[in-house]
Amino acid sequence: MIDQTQLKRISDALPILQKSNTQLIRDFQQVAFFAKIPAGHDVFLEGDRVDAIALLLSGVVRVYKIGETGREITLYRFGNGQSCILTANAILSQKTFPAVATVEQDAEAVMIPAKDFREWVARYDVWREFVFELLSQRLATVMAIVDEIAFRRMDARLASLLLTRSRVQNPMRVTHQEIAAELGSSREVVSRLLEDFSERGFVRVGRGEVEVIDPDGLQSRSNA
Amino acid sequence: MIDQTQLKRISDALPILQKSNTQLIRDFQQVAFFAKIPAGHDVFLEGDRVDAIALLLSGVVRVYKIGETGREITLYRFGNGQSCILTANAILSQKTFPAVATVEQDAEAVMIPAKDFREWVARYDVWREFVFELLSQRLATVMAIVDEIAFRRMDARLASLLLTRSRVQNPMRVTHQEIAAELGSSREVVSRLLEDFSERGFVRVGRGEVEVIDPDGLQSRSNA
DNA sequence: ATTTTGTCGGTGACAAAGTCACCAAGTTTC
DNA sequence: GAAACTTGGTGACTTTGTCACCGACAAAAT
Repeated sequence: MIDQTQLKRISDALPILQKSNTQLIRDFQQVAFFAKIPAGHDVFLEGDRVDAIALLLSGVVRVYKIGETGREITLYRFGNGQSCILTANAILSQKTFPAVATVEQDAEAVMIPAKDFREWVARYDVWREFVFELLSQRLATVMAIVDEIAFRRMDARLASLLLTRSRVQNPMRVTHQEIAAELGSSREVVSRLLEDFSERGFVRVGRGEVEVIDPDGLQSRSNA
Repeated sequence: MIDQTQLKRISDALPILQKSNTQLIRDFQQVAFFAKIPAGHDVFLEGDRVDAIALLLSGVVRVYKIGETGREITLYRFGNGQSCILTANAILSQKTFPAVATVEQDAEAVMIPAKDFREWVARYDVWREFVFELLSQRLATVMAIVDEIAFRRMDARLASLLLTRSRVQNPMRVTHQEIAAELGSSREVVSRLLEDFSERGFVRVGRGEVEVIDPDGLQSRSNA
């Protein structure tokens, strides 16, 4: 149950509600509920049965696969106003959740029970569009990942990752282990590649920190 | 344009039409058209703009990615009554086709122009369900592939593949190259693994042919 | 301030997988 | 029957993942 003051805040974060008609908004207020999830908390584990879908108001969730050896690979992240479409998928096809989702940055979310979610998909155009859009985006990103891991070399992928991250935060705070989990590789491999990049003067590395100092060098690696 | 005799045949192959109301069927007859596509023909290439979606009546289409070195990996196949959801995805999100689709066995298909397809998704529940279902299935299979290539070893994956295929056709007609394209590996690797399997008495290999003779042996490999 | 504990990263040896170059044996075509 | 193509075998090498182990640094406890 969502009251009017909450609704205001939620509306600001969820563009989809602004496009909704009054009927959907009323339904929303009735069944949705508010939740805070602290960083480090797992939202779903592989094989979980899903009974509600979360729309994120703030924070970031990482969705990843984990192998038997403990190696991880990130499938995608979602944040503001987005939702974990895998949840939706699991709900609609009555399957269990096929990956792990963890909160990276403290998240606030609106939860909608599976049953209502399913009804809304049938009843409201806006809602259906929203789900479609997400499903479609995720299929695209996951296919892109298949392409990456099947065909691109690790040094190229690492170079790409460093370039992308460096545009957000340059001496970036990240451990080798975290990078490995991002790429589906192992810490040792990432360490060796970073050492190589460092010797070539592409980056400067410190404990829990990487700084890109030659973007062009990395760029040419990422194209190789 | 589809006439009544054709419609009969098409209905038999497409369960979705049997569930459709008369309005959708009328629309279908108006805009759909019939096509035969011979084996070996590429339906879409990576980057193609999509202007129609195909529903398969017969035959099999393989959808795969191809890397710079020419290595391939199969994403999925579809046959009778199914459709290439990537096409749908490309249509709905106005993107280009992100892979290659080739006809493996002579195919007959009903084509529906992109414009009409998009309208139907909005207008007809059955149609939307159909598309949703496919999108959802594909996302699941592609995620399973990420898991495979990121974490499972090649010998285990090859063993699984051989087991699955052998249930359909036992001395199976397939070249090492084709197996490699299935798994996203290279011919040499597949050849070496098959040689190893052969020495252990799991399979018997001949030119363009593989016969599984110890399913249990392969099974234990596939679990490793 | 020193010890303890845990995190982070470096190293060498090895195994698995992909690449390259080249060759040999079958098969098809002319 | 020769030529061209397809299929697969081989060795050398590179890249990537795994394992075991160690040292450096940082935060917490004493």
